Amino acid sequence: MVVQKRPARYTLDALLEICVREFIERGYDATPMEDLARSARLTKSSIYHHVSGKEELLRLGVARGVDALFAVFDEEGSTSGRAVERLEHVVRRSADCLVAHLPHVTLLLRVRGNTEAERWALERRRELDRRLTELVQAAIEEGDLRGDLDPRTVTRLVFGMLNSVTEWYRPDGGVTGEQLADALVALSFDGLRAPGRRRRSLRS
Amino acid sequence: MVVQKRPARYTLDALLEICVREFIERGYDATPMEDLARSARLTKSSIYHHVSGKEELLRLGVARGVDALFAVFDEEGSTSGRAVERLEHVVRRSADCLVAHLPHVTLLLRVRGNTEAERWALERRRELDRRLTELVQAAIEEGDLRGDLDPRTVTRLVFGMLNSVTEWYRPDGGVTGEQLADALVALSFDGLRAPGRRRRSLRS
DNA sequence: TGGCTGACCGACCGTTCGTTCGGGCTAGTC
DNA sequence: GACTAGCCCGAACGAACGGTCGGTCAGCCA
Repeated sequence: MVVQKRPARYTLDALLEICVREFIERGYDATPMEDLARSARLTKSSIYHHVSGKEELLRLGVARGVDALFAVFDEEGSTSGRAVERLEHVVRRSADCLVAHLPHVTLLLRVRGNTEAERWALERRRELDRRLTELVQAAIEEGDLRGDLDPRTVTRLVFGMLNSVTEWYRPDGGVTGEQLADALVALSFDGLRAPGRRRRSLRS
Repeated sequence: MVVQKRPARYTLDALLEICVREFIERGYDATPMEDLARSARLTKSSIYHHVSGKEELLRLGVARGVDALFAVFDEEGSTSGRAVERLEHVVRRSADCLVAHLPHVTLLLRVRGNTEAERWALERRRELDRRLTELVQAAIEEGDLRGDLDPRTVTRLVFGMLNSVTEWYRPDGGVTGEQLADALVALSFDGLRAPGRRRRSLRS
C-alpha cells in the first residue's frame, strides 16, 4: 500500500502547467531545464523526480492539446446534422476549446517534428485537418458553401485563422471566448463585408 | 581598389537562403551551425567569413521578411482609394508577397523575442498590425465593412489567416500564388457561405 | 520513538554548442 | 614567378546544456 510520506509540492499537471508556459515564452529548445526549475522553485534534479526528462514535458503538454481538439470532433453537434452545421459547430467549439486550453494548444501548434513525440503530434494535426476538409467538401456538395473555391485551400485558411488565435489571444484582453468564437464563425461563413454589398462570386 | 582573388562560393544572399531554409526546418535554436555548414558544403568556421555569427543569419533573414511586408503598405493601391479597396489591396498583395518571400516571412513569423534582433522584428510586426487595424477601422466607418464585429479582433483574425499561409503553402503544391490570393480575399470579405444563403448579421 | 520512504537537493559528468585562431590554398597583380 | 588579398579549413576552446548520482530531510506508521 502506497502512503504519502511528505506532501508533494507539485502534482504532475501543476508542474506541467508551469513548464508549458515557459516553453511557450521562449520556445522549447531555447528553454533550459534550469529555467523550468527556477520557475517552479525547484532544482533541476527535482524535476526528474516527476518526469523522465525534458522531452516528456513536451510530450505530455502537446498530448493534452491534441486530446482537447479531438474531443470537439466527437461531440454530438460534430457528427449529426447538415455538413454546414457540423462545420459551424466544429469551428465554434474549436475556438472555445482553444481558449480553454490555450497553453497546451499553443505548444501543440509550435512543434516542428524534431522528436518522436513531435512527429506524432504533427500526424494528429494532419488527421484533424483531414476531418475538417471532409466537412468542407460535404458542405459544398450539399450546396451550403460556395463551390468556386478549392476545398483544401479554404480548409487550411479557416484552420489557419482558427489556430492563429494562439498567437495573440489573451484571456485578460477584454475579449471573451464567446465573442471570439462568434467573430470566427461570422468571418469564416459570411466575411467582413457589410450586408448588401457582397459580391456574388469570385472575380465578379 | 578591391580585387577578387579567389571566386567566393557564396554571395551573402545565397548562403542566407540555405541557412534560412534550415532554420525553418527544425527551428532556429534546434539548428546547429554544423548543420548549416553541411547544407552549404562548407565548414562551420567558413561561415564566419561571411557573417559575424548565428544570430546575424537570423537578423538578416527576418529583416528581408520585414522589408517585403512593409513594401506592400507603400504601394499606390495601399494609400489611395476607399479604405475597403485599400484593405483588399493589402490583403491580396500581402499574400503575393508572402508566397514570393515564403522562407523569410516564415522565419519572421516564428521569432519569439529571445534576442535583440527578434524583439525588433516583433515590434515591426506590431506596426504592421497597427496599420491594418487602421484600415479595417476606416472601412467600417465608411460603411463598407460590417460594424458588428470588434475591429481589433477581426484584424487579428484576418492577419492570422494570412500569416497561416506560411505553415502549409508550398510553391509546388498545385495552388498558384494568385489562386491563393483570390481565396484569401474571397474568404476574408465574403466568407464561405454560398451566395443567397448568407446571414444578415451576427447571431441572427 | 525509530525506521522507512517519498520528495527533494547539490555536485558533478559527458556532450554539444557557438565561436576563435592560425594556417593553407588559390587566383589575380606586378 | 613571387606576392598578396580573399576564401576556406582543422583543431580546439569555454560555456552551457540535459541528465545522473549519492545523499538529506520531513512526515507517517508501527
